Amino acid sequence: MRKSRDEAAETRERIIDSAAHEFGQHGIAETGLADVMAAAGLTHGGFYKHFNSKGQLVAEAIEKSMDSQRRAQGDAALQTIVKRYVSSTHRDNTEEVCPLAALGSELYRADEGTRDAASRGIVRLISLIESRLPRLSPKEAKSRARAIVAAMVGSVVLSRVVTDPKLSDSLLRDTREFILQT
Amino acid sequence: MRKSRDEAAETRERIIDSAAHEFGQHGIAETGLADVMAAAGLTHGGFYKHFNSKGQLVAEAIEKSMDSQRRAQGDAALQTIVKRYVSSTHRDNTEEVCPLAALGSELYRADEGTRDAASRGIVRLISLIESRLPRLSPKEAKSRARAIVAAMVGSVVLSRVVTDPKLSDSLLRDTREFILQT
DNA sequence: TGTACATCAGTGAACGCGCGTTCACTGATGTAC
DNA sequence: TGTACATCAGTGAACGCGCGTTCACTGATGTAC
Repeated sequence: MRKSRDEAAETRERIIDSAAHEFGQHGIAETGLADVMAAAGLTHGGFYKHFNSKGQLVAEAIEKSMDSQRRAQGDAALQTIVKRYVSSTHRDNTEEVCPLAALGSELYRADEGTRDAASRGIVRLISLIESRLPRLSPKEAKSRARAIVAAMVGSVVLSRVVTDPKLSDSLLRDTREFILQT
Repeated sequence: MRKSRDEAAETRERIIDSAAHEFGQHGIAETGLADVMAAAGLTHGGFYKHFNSKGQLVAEAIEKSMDSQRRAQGDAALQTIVKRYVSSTHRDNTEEVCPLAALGSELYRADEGTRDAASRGIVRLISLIESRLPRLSPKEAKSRARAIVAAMVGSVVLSRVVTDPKLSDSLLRDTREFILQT
């Protein structure tokens, strides 16, 4: 039954990816370790061969999915990033979710490791936006970037809560316009 | 043991208020019915004399706390509303919480009654902001109001996630400035 | 107004159930010689 | 390179525990006459 070191390392990453996906789709509290392990093609018993606790997995899943989301932006312009994030495509995407929009209110009640991981992701996201605001002074760009990230996340959260599809679309469209106003 | 009709009605409201408070502070999934009933000064067994399920209580608690929050704004100006909502005082307040900022990501996974209650609250919040933008055309005011609400909610969510207090304050300050820019 | 009975708000024990975590076990992999 | 032994990734059953929900019971309130 034992797997090679390489296989075990791959399994570990697969568990983290499955966790990021399951947490993003169903929430952290609502997702059991058995769900995560099953999504990774394993049984739940082996979980503690890779992690010390559910909390550790949560922190690593947040860290990894925020990082891969940032890398996916590549060297896109501000407009591209905003249009990609504040969009019905992102809202309806259940595959790759942004932990901030999907788990925001669960994150700030999570343990310190998880909040730290989320914090680092937020800082990097702000830096990403900041670097796309060359017309503003460094200080203004940083301030504006923080406000833009807040608006981005808030619009996706609300667009998912709202039951009226037209209002949901409007929330995204109007936020895009507000952020990208000249 | 039986209570009068008036007392029972008061008890029901007390349960809803306790629920709004407990859910806002600890999350919906993390709060048990026994916690809510204890906060209302009761034992958990009597819960189903007032509600059919936890889901029904959640919906009513969201409805009520969003409504009381809106009423608390009175006829305040936009600047007052924004400064009040996007503030460290609101962020740190554990007594009266805005369900959108406290539970956002849990709400859109909740049952239909809860999402409807949250939706109605969002619509009313947008209308409230819209009516404070008299300089814009009705259409522009509605669009701007949606973007402002998204930014308000997002900034409070992120300010709570972040572990760096200075960044947390900056997120709020910069969002206030962005919203209230002339 | 008084009386007899029905109602029902609230109590506290109990129910399944799913959760995070632990554990004995298996057998392929890694290591020492 | 071959062999003997130790390691450990993964399995599946089991553990307490807390959850939402149910239920028999109590006794004050409401109702009918």
